[in-house]
Amino acid sequence: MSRNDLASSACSVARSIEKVGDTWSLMLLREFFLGTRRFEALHKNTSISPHVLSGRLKAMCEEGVIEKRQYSEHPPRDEYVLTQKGRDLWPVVLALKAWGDRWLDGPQAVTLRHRSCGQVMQPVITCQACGQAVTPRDVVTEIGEEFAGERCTCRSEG
Amino acid sequence: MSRNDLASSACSVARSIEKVGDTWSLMLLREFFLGTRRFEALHKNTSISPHVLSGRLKAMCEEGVIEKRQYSEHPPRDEYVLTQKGRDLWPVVLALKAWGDRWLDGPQAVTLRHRSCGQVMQPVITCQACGQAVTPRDVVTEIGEEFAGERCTCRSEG
DNA sequence: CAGTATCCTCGAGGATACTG
DNA sequence: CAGTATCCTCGAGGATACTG
Repeated sequence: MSRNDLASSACSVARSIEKVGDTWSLMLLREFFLGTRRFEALHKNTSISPHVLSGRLKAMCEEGVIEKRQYSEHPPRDEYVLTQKGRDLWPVVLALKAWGDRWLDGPQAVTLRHRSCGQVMQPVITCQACGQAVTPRDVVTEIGEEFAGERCTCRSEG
Repeated sequence: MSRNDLASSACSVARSIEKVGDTWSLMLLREFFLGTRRFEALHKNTSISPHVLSGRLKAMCEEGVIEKRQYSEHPPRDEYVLTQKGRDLWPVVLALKAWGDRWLDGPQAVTLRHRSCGQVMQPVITCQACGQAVTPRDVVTEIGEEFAGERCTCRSEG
């Protein structure tokens, strides 16, 4: 399988990975959520080479995750801002941050403070229906019958 | 910058990306959360070639995200299961799924049902401190003073 | 500044065969 | 089954110079 084949997968996780599950897209998403908008700043903060950065921004525009916005007419200058589709990727970046903070050594340069309650924010996943906190064990994974046949489910008990 | 340089980044998002932010690790995490444990099944369900799969499993073991567990003595057979460190990556996979379900076309093969309330689960991010739902706009990003100087923050107003 | 143009490297990953 | 061994391709990305 090559990366591109993921686009046609029945699994929405795989399709998401194909769109934004690469190193540079994730790094750029982090930057956008930190408020960075301009080419030079994106280049400096991520160390992505101009060539690669240019291509990645173009791809993310085509996917509708970001859009160009002109902020100067003379000379014409564009910056890049997240769309709603892009802002909806916040949980992905946030989850990566929370995991790194907990499990990986190193400085924690960024702290998130919840504006309304004033506390440092730690994300908790809850169920939209009932409001309870949810862990993997609290959830039943239901695979549509039309897809179950495609999957190899061999496994031991326990 | 190359991918490996991310490991020494001051940003825990970058460090997480270096560890698990590649296509095949994310695909394998999806499989593990679906309950797949054995080499052959991982191979069939992800289409990752045996060579690459072998290397990736080894790397994930070294990072402590999964561990080998012997399930048969004659012949000796191993399967791979998530550690706590690995299970803590659930929010990442879940966030990718939720985003794909909302924004990408295609079948939604998997449904998550919250065991205790019986409803189909949609994840909501809440603040651990106060319990309120949180969006990017509700959060203030505080960059440690010792890191602020490293960042290029040029931007327009508004 | 915000990019484009060129050239090149190199290693991840694909394909296939093989083994205890 | 659960991998290892080999060989090869190819394109992502690095480096650098250039431009409106």
